[in-house]
Amino acid sequence: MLDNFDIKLLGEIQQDAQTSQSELATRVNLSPAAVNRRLRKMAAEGVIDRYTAIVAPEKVGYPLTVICTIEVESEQIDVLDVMKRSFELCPQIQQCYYVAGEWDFVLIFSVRHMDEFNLLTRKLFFSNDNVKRFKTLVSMNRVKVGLQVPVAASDE
Amino acid sequence: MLDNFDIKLLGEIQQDAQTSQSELATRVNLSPAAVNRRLRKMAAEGVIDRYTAIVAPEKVGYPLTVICTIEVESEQIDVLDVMKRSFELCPQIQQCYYVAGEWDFVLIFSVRHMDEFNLLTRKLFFSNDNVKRFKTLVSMNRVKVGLQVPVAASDE
DNA sequence: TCTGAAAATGGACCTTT
DNA sequence: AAAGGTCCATTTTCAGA
Repeated sequence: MLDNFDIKLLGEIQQDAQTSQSELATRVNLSPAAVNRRLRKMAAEGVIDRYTAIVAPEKVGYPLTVICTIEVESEQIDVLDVMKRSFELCPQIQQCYYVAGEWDFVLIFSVRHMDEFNLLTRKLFFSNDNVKRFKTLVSMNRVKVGLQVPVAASDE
Repeated sequence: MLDNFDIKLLGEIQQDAQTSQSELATRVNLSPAAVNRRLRKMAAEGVIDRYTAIVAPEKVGYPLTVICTIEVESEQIDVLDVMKRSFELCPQIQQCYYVAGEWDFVLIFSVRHMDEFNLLTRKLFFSNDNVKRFKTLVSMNRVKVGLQVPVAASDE
């Protein structure tokens, strides 16, 4: 189980994964070795999924973020699995959620321009019989972006 | 400007930010010092926004991902800015996009349970006159999650 | 590109609860 | 046992020649 030390560590490394273990140690009041052990353990257990660099899309030629909602025809497991796979494999799809509500999927795309998005639309949606309808929202402003889980120490 | 070496480096560190610079060097065919310089430069320029650890929400008591779309009453700049600010400050909101299309905002929440979400809903939406309507989609499956920009070397 | 100093990581080992 | 601390070897980073 996770204690407050772990929770604090997770908070820190979600904000900045480059903080050194000795710096983390002073911040959470542990020895560097203990920090090392805890990080290592959480990584092994999958609590820490992975470490990553967040790239500014507009600085590398991908200024467009597009969000799609999709409704499917059939919710048969094997048909859905094929769809999910095709979304997973598409590098321009950053995120894919299978949801309950008015829609079945929510997708977030990172693309160079609208033409690229339209092309993907053709490949992924129009040529797929199981897509009943979809809607497109174009992001004008990425107000907040991240995957931070709001873990917080229970006391302090 | 970014050349193919930079592009490859970005690809690598988006996948695993812990890859050592010497390992990166062999992968992209550069000296470790050159890799160091390039990473440092891209971080300074903001091409690399930051380094982060991705935490598995379900392993730390945040198993619920909820997606909301919002339509506002007024799109007056100052009113919008206040809304954006309130979303930015809410730790359970991982992502917020200001969009064009049928809706004005798309929000992605990471919460402990539905009660927590309902509470936020009251605070953020019901007590805000500028929220005309909103819709909720509950994620049953986070099929793909990340913020990877699909940078790819132009040849090879 | 190479070399080397400073820093960070992570294991060994002992101590505490 | 389980977890913390100290010490030390190895690896990594990163600046200067």
